[in-house]
Order: sequence, then C-alpha cells, then structure tokens
Amino acid sequence: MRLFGAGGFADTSVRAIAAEAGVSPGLVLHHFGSKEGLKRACDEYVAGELIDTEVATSQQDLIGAMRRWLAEPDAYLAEFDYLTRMLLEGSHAGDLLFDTLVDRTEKMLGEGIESGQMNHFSDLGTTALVVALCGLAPLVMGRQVSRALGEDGLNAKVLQRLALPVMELFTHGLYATPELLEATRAAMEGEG
Amino acid sequence: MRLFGAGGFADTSVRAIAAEAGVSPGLVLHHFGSKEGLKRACDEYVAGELIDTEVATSQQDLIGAMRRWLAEPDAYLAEFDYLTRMLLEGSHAGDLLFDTLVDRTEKMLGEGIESGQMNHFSDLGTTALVVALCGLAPLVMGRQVSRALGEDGLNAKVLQRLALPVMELFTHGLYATPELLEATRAAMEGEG
DNA sequence: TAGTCTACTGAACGTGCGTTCAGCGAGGAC
DNA sequence: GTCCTCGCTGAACGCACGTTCAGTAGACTA
Repeated sequence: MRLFGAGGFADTSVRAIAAEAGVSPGLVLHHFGSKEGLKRACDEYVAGELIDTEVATSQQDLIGAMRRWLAEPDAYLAEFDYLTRMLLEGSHAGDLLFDTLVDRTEKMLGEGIESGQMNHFSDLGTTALVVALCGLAPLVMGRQVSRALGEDGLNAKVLQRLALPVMELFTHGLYATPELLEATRAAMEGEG
Repeated sequence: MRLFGAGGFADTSVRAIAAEAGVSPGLVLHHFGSKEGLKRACDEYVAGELIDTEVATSQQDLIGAMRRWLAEPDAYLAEFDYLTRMLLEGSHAGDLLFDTLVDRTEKMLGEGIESGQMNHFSDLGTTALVVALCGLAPLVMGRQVSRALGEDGLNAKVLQRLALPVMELFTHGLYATPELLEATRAAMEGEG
C-alpha cells in the first residue's frame, strides 16, 4: 500500500513490493493471485480503514478530520497517498469511497444547516460535492501545496497553515458583494 | 499530449503514440530524442498554451476562465487532462505552472480586495493557494465530479452546474456564525 | 546527372515486467 | 518413521517496452 501510494500502481513492480516485504516475488502472487489482486486487497484495506475512522470520528467536517489525522505521527500519510491514487486512477473502489465522502459531507451540511450553524444553499447535493472537492484538494495536490509552503511533504504543519485561510473563506466568503453571485444566477436562469 | 493526458505517462507507449500519429515508433524518437524528450515537448507546449490563454483573458477569476474555456467545443479538454498529469506527476514544468497559477490568483485577489469587491484576509498568499486549489480541484478530480453529476466526462455542463454552488459558497461562506473561525484562530494562537 | 540531405521505416536488441512452476524444508498427522 | 501439507524460493517464460540502426525514397543542390 505504501509503495503503491508513493509511486503509483503501474510504476511499482511486484519485485519491489516483494523486496520491501523481504520475501520473493512468487510469494506475493501466491497470496494475492496477481498484481491486480494485490491492488484490490489494498483498495479494500484502505477504504475500510478510512471509512471506519471517519465513522468513529463523525459529526465533524473534513478539514477538522484531516487535522486530527495528521496530528497523529504520520500514521495516515501512506493511506492518504493511496487514497489519492484511488480517487485519481479510476478504480471502482475509489469511486465508491468518493461517493461515500460526498454523502457524509451532505449529511454534515444538512445537520449544520438545521442547527443554524451553516448557511442555506440552493442545491445541497452539488454544494456537498464542492465542499468535498475543496476538502480533498489539499490531499490530492499535497505535493504542490507543501512545496508552495516550503515544506518537504504533506504534514500536520502544512495543513495547519491552511486551516485559518480556509476558515476565513468558509466563514466570510471570498466576495464582499453579492454582485457576481447575482450575475451567475441570472446567467443560469437565462441558459437553462 | 492527448494520449499522455488520457492514460498517463508510464501507461502510454511510444508505439501507441506513433500509431495514433500514423508513423513508425522510430520516427517519434528521431524527432524528440527519447520518450522523456517527447514529454518535455508536451510540457512546454501545454504550459505555454495555458499561460498564454490565461494572460489573454486575465483580470478574471479561475472559475470564470474555466467556464469560458469549456464553453468552447472541447478544445481545451485534452490540455486540461495533461495539466492534471503535470500537476500530479511531479514534473518541474508542472511545479512552475502551479506556482504561476497561484501567483496569478494572488494578484487577482489583491486587485479584488483593493477594489472592494473581495474581503480582506489575514494571509493573502496562503488564501491565494487555497483559492487556486479549490479552482483546480474540479479539473484534477474531473472523473469523480462528472460521475457524481451523472455525466460521462468533464464538460461545460458539469462545470456550469458547479458554478452556482461555488458562487454561493464564495459569496456567503459556508458557516453562518464566526464561531468556528474564532475557535480556529484561538487554537492557532495557542499553538504557534 | 550525381551527390547530399532528410524524413522515415521496420527489424532488431536488451531490459524489466507479470506470471508460472518445479522443488525445498519445516511442522503436524498417523 | 513416513507422509502430507504448505509457505516459500528462485529460475525461467513470454511479452511489451524504450531504444538503436542500417537502409529507403524523395527532394533539393550543384
């Protein structure tokens, strides 16, 4: 899982995995049937692990969950790398995981709106999609983010530096006036 | 460029590229020296193309630029795919392109704040990074986004459906109260 | 016409890949 | 003690890859 996450599926050979594990290439395929089988096993492990953790720490937002995870000693970083590959490489398990995350986000938004903690939106489902995207973006583009902040790789410090700007954006918004929103709304009604 | 964008660098063979172009594999390497040279040529082409376009249509935000691009008949989609690969695969050209985008975003925010159209932020540079991340997220995770919206792939319709929720989020914010922002600010001061 | 250049081909080479398989050795069953 | 199972090895297989190179055909130059 760590090697797949770090180097991608195609660029990581069964021989490298076997060497890392201190066994022969034959044994890996003896246990998992094929390289594809090994990937499936990793998919299921990571998806299960992440979803279990998310369930256990529910009722919080993505950003908060990320900061909590990364406060722990780099235990989740390998899983985050693998999660990124899953989301981007187009596997079925990745699709399922993404849908689960969006679904959780939508529920979270619904509760936040009901409790008066969050604003009302015209399209809850798509808003949840956008919020989930923004939450995943620092993970998926972790390399660029950490590089831009002068760090060696994605770590707790990087995500902490993002936290305040994200909170400011999510509390006050980006735009000071509803001008552009109204313009967009008008354009949408004009088109469809 | 199209094949690299669609399938990734490692998974796209010189033979496949040659076949797509209707020539022999030897000719491709005759012109570009190696597969790596071909990648460099693609990097430069796409980076130049995107930056040129961005310069020509400056003074607008990322979301607006995206909608404009995708309103055109799929001309930029291949370049977007390649852009995604550049950002994620960790090439030098991709790093440069990302830095350019963040820089442009920061200038755009600066102008918006000066004109009173945008809010003030405590950390302009990191805010620009976050805004750029949110702008790139629908492109980078285009597969998931279009799938979640029931479309076949990233297209103008998908990005249009994101526009209004994004504008709502960026205008009114997500949180109705400054409670969480204050809590984050307090935590930040407490820690560092 | 002869010479040169250049875009281009297609067969070949070495390499590393995923995968297969005969065999080995330790541990439990009888 | 003998057999069997099973985790495991390491050599081998076929394949696809990036890359090389001798050679070809057409166009331009003198």
